[in-house]
Amino acid sequence: MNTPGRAKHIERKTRPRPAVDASTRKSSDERWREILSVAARMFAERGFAATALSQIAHDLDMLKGSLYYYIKSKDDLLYEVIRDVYWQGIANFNQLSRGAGSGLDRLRAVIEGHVVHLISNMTATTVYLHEFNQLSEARREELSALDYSGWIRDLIKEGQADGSIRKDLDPSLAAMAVLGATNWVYRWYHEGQSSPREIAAQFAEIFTSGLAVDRGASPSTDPA
Amino acid sequence: MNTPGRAKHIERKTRPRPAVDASTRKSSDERWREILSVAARMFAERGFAATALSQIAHDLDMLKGSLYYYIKSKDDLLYEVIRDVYWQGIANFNQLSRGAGSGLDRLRAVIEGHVVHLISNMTATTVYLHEFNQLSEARREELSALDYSGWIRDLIKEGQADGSIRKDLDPSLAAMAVLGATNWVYRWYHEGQSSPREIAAQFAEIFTSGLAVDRGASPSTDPA
Amino acid sequence: MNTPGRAKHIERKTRPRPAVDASTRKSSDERWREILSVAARMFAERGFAATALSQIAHDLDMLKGSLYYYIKSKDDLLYEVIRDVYWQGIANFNQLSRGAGSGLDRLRAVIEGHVVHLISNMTATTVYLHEFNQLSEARREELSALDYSGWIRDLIKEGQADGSIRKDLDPSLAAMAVLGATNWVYRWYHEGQSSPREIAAQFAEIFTSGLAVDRGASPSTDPA
Amino acid sequence: MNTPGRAKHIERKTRPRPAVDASTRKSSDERWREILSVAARMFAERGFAATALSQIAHDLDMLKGSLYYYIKSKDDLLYEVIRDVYWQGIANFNQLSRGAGSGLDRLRAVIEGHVVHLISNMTATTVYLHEFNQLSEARREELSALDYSGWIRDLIKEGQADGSIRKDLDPSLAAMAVLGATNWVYRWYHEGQSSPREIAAQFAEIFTSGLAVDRGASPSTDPA
DNA sequence: AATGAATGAGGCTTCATTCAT
DNA sequence: GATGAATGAAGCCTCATTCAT
Repeated sequence: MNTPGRAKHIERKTRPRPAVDASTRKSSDERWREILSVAARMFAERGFAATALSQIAHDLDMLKGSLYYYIKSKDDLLYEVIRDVYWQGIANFNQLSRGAGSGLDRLRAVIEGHVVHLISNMTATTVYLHEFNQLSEARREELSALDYSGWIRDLIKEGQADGSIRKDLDPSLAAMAVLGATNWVYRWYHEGQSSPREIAAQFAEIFTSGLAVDRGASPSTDPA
Repeated sequence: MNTPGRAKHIERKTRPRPAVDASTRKSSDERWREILSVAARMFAERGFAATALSQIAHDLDMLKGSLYYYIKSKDDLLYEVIRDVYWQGIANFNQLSRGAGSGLDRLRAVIEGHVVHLISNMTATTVYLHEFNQLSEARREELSALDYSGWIRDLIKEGQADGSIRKDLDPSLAAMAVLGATNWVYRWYHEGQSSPREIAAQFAEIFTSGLAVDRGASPSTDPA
Repeated sequence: MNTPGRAKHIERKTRPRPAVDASTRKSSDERWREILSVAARMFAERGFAATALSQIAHDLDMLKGSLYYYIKSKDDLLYEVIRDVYWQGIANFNQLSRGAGSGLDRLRAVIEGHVVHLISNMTATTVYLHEFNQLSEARREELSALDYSGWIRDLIKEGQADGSIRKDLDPSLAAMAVLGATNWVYRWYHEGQSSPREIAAQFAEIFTSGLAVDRGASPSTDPA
Repeated sequence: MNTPGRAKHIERKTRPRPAVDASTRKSSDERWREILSVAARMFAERGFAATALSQIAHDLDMLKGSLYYYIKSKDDLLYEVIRDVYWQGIANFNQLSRGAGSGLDRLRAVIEGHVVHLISNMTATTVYLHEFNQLSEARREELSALDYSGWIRDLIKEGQADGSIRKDLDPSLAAMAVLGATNWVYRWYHEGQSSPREIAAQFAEIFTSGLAVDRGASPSTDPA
C-alpha cells in the first residue's frame, strides 16, 4: 500500500498529440475524444486484451491503421482512458476530504462522493478498476499515486483520534471494506436501479453506523 | 478506488493429491489437476485473454498442443477453473446460511465464512471474480445460479422481519455493500497481512454494527 | 474406370487484366484476381483440403496472414473460385439451350458448348467439379441452383415430345450419361490432345446418334 | 495414357499385417475389414484429406493410436481401400471383355458389367475415383496398370476393324465418352433410383446405338 | 486525417504419429 | 490388440503495427 496524504504534487503531462496546425486542431480534438470514448466503452464491455483495435476502428467508421494517427500503441489507448478518470478521481477525493467536521463526517462525505463520482464515470472507472493490470509496467507505476485505501485509512485514523470512530477496528481493514463496497459498484450498477444518490446515501449510512463509536459502550465523549 | 491490481498474492495452492499407490503412477487425473492449477494461477496473474496456452504449457513442461488431450478449447480451461470454485462457493454459502440465530447472526456467519473461504481459494476465486465475463455466453449462463447478492439480500430481509436488522436500509443495496467489501478482498489480500480470520471478524463486525437495529437510530447525520 | 487423376492440364489462365492507366497502379482488384487464380490452380492440382494457405501465399509472394486482407476464411477462397465458374456455367447453358431446332438439335448444341466451355475454364471447372463438397453446407446450398442434369433431362424430354429423340430411353438416365461424359473431360483433358472443338464435335455426334430416333430401332441387341 | 492389353501380370502383394499367431488371426482379420470398411465410407463421404484418423477410430470405438497396430500411415489406409477395388476392377474387366461376339457386342457387355460392378462397390469405387491423387506418388505408380480407357479404346478399335463400330469416330475420344458416362455414376447414384441393371442397360444402349455403324450409310456387312 | 495493403509474430487448434505399458 | 499420454509439425486465423500515398 501507498503513503497517503492529500494527493501529491504531480503535474499533468500533455497528451501525446501530433503537431497539428490551429485550423484543424478543433476537429481532430473531437475525433480524439470520440476515439477515447469508444475505446473506453469497448474495454469496459469486453476487456482490454479481448478488444481488437479493428473493432474500435469499426465503431468509429475508420480503419484500424488510421488509429495510429492518434496513438502510438494499443497500450496508449488504455493509458489515456485510465489517465482521465485517474486525475478526476484524485481531484474528486481532494475536494471531498477537505471538508469540515469529524473524521466520521468526512468519511461519510467521501463515501457518498466517491459512489456518485464512480457512477457518473462508470465506463472509464470500469476500465480503470478492471484493466489497470493490463497497462505496461511503466505506466502502472506512473499511475500509482492514487491511493484511496491509504487516504480512507487516514481518515478513519483521524476519526479514531477525534473520537468519532470506534477504536476497536483496524483502520486499514475498515478502509478496505469501505473501498470494496464502493468500488464494487461498477460490477453491478446499471441504470434503472436505485439512483446514484440513494446508493451513495445508503452506503454512507451503513459504514458510518458500522464505524461510529457505540453510544452505549464507548460514548463519543472522548475527543482527540 | 485504490491502485487496482490482482495478482499480488496468487499462492500456489497445493493440490489435494489423492494418495496414489505405486501401481497407479502418474495418473492422468493428477496431471489434469496440475493443469488446472497452473492455468488458474496464470489466469489470475495476467488475465485470461492475456494468457497464452503456450505459457501454461511451458510451466507444465509440455507442448501447447498436448493440452488438447485434456481440453477442447481454451475456454474449457477457464470454465473448469471457475466451475470448481463455483460449486464450492455454493456449498459453502448453503452451509453458512443454514445456521440458527437471527437474520443478523446468520449474516455475520455468512460474512465471516465467505471471507475465509475466498481467501482459502484465492487463486480460483480471483479467476472467478475477474474473468467470469470472458467465458462464452453459453457457459456464463450455465453458471448463473450462484447469486450471492440475492442470498444475502434474503438474509437481510429475514433479519428485518425478525427485528434484528434495521428497516431503513434497502436490502438489495445493503447486500451489495456486503458483497463488494468481501469480494474485493481478492484485489488486495496477500499473505503476511492480517490473518483471514481477523479480516473476516472485522468485516463481520463492521457490517453487523452497520445493519443492526438498536443503535441510536441515526438515519440522518448527527453532527457532533 | 481409368487411372484417375485431375491435374494433368491445369493451365495458368491469363487473367483478363483490365487495361490500367498509369494512375491506377497495382489495384487491389488485380491482386484479388491473382489470388483467385493461384488458389484455383492449387485447389485443382492438390485438392482443397490438401492445399495450405501458406502454399498459396508463397506462390503469390506474400505472407499467409496477408491473404486475410482479402478473405475471411479458407472456405471463402474455395467459394469465390467456384462461384465465378458457377455463374458462367449457368449463363453459358442458358444461351446454348435457347437456340432453335428440335430437342435433339439443341442437345447437340448444349453438348458441344458445354465441352468447349469446360475446357476453356478447365482450372475453375476442375475445382467446381471435384471440390464442391468441401464447401461449407451453407455455401453448397447457396450454389444449388445449377442443375445441368435437370436441364439436359428436360431437353431430352422435349426431344422425345417433338419426335427427334427415342422414347425408349429414360430421360434422366440419358441426361446422366451425357453429363458424365462431358464433365469427365476435366479428368483426362490436357493440351496437345485433340482440340476442344474436335472433342466437342465427337461427343455430340456420339450422343445424338445414340439418342436419335429413326435409326433401325435397335432396342434389343441385334447380333451380326 | 497407358499401354492397354488384358491386364498385365502383376502379383498381388500380401497385405502388410503384423505377425499374429493362428488363434487370434481370425478376429484380427475381421477387425481389419471393419477398419477398411469404415475408412472407405468416410473417405467417400468427406474426402481423404478431410477425414481424420480420430474420426475413423471413433466410428470403430477405438482410439486413433490403436489404428497403428494395423497400418503404418494414413496413406496406407487409402492405399488398402483402393487396392481392393482396383484388383476387383481388373478382374471384372478381364472377364467382361473376354466374351464372344463383335467388338460392339463386347463393348456393350463391358459397359453393362462396368456399371453394375461400380454400383455394387460404390463406396470403394468412389474413393478410388475421387481420391486416387491423394495417394503418395509411389503408390499411384504402383496402381497405374488399370487402364480402362485404353482397354475400351482397343475394344472400339476392334469393333471398327470388324465392321461393327463406326469408323468416323476417334477411338480414344469415344472411349473417354464411355468411361466418363459410366464412372460418373458414382457422383449421382443413390439407392431408390433406377436399378443398377436398368442403368447399365440404358447406358449400353445409348453407346451401342451411338457407336454402331449406321445401317443406312455403312451397313454392317463389312466383317473383319 | 486517413486509407490500403501489407507484415510478422504469435495465437488457438488439429492431427498423424509414437511408444511405454 | 489396444490404451493413454504425449509430440511436433503444421494449419488456420488474428492482430498490433507500419508506411507509402
